[in-house]
Amino acid sequence: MDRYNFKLVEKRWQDYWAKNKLFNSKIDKSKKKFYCLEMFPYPSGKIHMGHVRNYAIGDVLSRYKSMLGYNVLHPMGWDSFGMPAENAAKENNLDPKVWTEKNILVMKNQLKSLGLSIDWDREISTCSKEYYKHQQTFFLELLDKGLVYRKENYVNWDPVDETVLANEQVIDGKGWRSGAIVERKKLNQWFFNISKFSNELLKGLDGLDSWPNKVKVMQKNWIGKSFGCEINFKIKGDLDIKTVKCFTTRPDTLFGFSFLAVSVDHPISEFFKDNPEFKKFKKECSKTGTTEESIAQGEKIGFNTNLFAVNPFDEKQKVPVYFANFVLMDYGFGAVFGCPAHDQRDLDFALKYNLPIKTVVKPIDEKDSFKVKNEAYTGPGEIINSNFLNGLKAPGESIIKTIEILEEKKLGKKKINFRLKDWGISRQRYWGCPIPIAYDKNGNVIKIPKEKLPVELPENINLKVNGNPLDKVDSWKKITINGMDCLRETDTLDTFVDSSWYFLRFCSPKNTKYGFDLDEINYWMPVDQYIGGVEHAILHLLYSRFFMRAINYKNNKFNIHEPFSGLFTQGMVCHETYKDEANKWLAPEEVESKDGKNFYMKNSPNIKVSVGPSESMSKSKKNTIDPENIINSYGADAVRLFILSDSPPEKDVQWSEQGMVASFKFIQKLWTLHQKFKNKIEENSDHKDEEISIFTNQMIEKINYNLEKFNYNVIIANLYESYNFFNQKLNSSIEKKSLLDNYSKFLTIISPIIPHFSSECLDDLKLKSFQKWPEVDKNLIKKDIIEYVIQVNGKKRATLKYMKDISEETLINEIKDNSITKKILENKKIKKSFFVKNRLINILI
RNA sequence: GGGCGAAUGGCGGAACUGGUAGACGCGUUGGACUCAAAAUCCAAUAGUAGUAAUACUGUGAGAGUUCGAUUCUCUCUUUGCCCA
Repeated sequence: MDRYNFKLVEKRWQDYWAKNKLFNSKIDKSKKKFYCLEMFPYPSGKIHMGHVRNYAIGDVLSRYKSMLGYNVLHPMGWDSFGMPAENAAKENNLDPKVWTEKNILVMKNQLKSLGLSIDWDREISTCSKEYYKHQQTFFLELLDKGLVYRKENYVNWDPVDETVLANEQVIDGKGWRSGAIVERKKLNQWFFNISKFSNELLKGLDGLDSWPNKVKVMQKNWIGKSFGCEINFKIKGDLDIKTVKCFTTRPDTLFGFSFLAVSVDHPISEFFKDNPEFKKFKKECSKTGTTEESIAQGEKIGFNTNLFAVNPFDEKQKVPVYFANFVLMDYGFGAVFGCPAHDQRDLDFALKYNLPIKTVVKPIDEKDSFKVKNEAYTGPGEIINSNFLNGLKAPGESIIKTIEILEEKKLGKKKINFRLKDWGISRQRYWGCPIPIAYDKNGNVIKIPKEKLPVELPENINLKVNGNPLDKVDSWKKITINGMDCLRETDTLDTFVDSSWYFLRFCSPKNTKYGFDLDEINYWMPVDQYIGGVEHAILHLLYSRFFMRAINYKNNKFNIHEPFSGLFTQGMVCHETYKDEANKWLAPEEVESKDGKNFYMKNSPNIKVSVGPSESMSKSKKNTIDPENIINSYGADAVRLFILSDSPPEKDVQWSEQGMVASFKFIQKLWTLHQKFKNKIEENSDHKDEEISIFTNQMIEKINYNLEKFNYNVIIANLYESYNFFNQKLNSSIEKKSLLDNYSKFLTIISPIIPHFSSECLDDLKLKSFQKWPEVDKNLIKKDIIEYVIQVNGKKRATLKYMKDISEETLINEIKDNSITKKILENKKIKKSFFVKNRLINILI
């Protein structure tokens, strides 16, 4: 018997699918649509195991839905603008475009070798002018609608990459890519007014029932709606400042007021701009990053203005006003009132500058003499030492009451505040979408006329310059608009803009007139199932949700608000890490082990290797496995099978060579089983064996359930079970038709996971592949005989087979009668019994 | 510090709305085939006691609700992720 030759088989079917355009999709209003989308890859060079897992999950779903009769859209493209291309191009002296296109070609072939059911005719690439042309149109539309604006702003500046980073790209005060310590720098930047949609983006989360709760919580926290009030503090001092406005969520602690802190960029800083001491202080502040995290961790420093703020509840109380590094201009009004007893940050500051600490909230079970010392009390409790606020329950009642009083006295008013800041989209980089803007001699913003779009990137330019390469290309920068000499904007758009609407583009990728075709959108959108890594839980997903609303803002092009109605976040692929004696990382190929415990270097077996914990595959730790090698050695089906088999898709999976081999062997076993089936089908037998039909139908029902729940690892266990069953069953004789019937159903339900193998076997039986998903014959899975669980005092004592639907009384009599269970109830009085129909009985004696 | 989740054999992991804990795979052990090995096939595999039937213990720890808890509630421990 021949061994299964995956190389031949997989190639044959991939060619067949491509030639017959089996996965191409077009609008068919007679069918329900299903838009399945996996996050598109960055063309970094080759695919990695994370891609394999991501796309295997999506492919199983797409193939399953399509066999259920849905009109499936399953496209793929490339997130092809970004820094790696620019960096690689710099190093190797080539054009980022050349580098990117080469990578796309390689990766496309790798993806094809996985046998994915993708409509490649819809392929898009964000760095192509056919794509970014429309993005520039959107930019100008958003500008017209007032959703894009320009302002001078502090940015997180990465001194190594020489670029601006979004807050979320700053991790532990360092650039997410370069690892350099981030500085603050003031630059003119373009912004998307995402904060305008704060409330809508927050409310929209409620409707996303098929999103993981975890992601919704993260977005909710990110948007950060807080309820509080704004207060106008009267200012006393030598300078011409009457009031300072500030936002607070805890007005109820106003009697604990001990200082007022303002940002160094607050309008009152104008009075200090020539003060050398203040300049020095401001410079010191710029060393602290702009993230909330770096502010919370960093040392709190202040600069005394010699001004005083008046407590609105106690005109006699005057407290010092400080500039402080922990107050940012773009949150609230760039001013906070300090209540050291009930805010750790304020307490740190007060302790440092010897400011009074007055406790105004006590825990419920504490005495009125409760005093805060080195740790701020931020928990719930009761207001004390606060005149007319005393006794109120904090924080709920006390905050509402305080705001009422402040409003009554016209000292402040209720306010909702959001943490979400506007999205800075300017990047000082070459390899990105050019911003379709120019400036006239006076620096006025001039839009590039729509007929002049796209603004194309100049090619073959010198990238080895400091700062933004585009800024140095005079021939490109200079432009005449309506007879006026202008200079182009040389910043490019954040690549998150590219990925904020690509799912729309997939619906009509070839449309030249506009970014999308409305009919296509109305049919295909929203994405029914979006699949990708949880690392995009906030940024990409929030930006995409914003972009849908922004495009639709004011003109209501479509009725869809949310781009992704379903979201699935898959776990990472992990592998053990290895180090040699010099503590240098080793790749798995450089290491071997005979017993699975002790590891040695392959080319020098005397050197012991230390094994580290399993971590997500990364080049820096060298613990990667190259999918291409694996596909070549074991085949695409085996890889798909393994990557889905060992763990639930939402959890991390541990790469295991043994597991990979087991999956490979399983396909070989299935091939042997197939030969057995074939021979059996040739035999003439009249023996009707219902068991095989019952089993198959029960299995289909289980698999249906597990498919809907993304329990793909359990499905594979079900398939192994089926194999075991069939393998046993084939030793006895079975009637031909029933055998063929059940076996072809089995081949059909394995096809989403191992499509090449399934197609080959079906074809071998002269059957068509990708038939309809088999329906469950309910009559067959009805059980007439039930295995009843017999419990005594809550403990299982036996299982007995009896007819379905028998009564409790009958069952008890049967137990008394049965030779096995007889002794249990002999000479015993039954106190009580609990009976679960067709399942179990618990007898108390 | 706050929020959300997780903890089940040697390992990865199953277990429907509370109802037979450990499906399935890996590993291990034994056996068959073979001159031998690989491959393949068969069997066993939570722990303890026992030749065995069987009994007892057992889902991170402790309590609670219940006829019955891996599943629900509370406290704790460890751990992961996100935010600060």
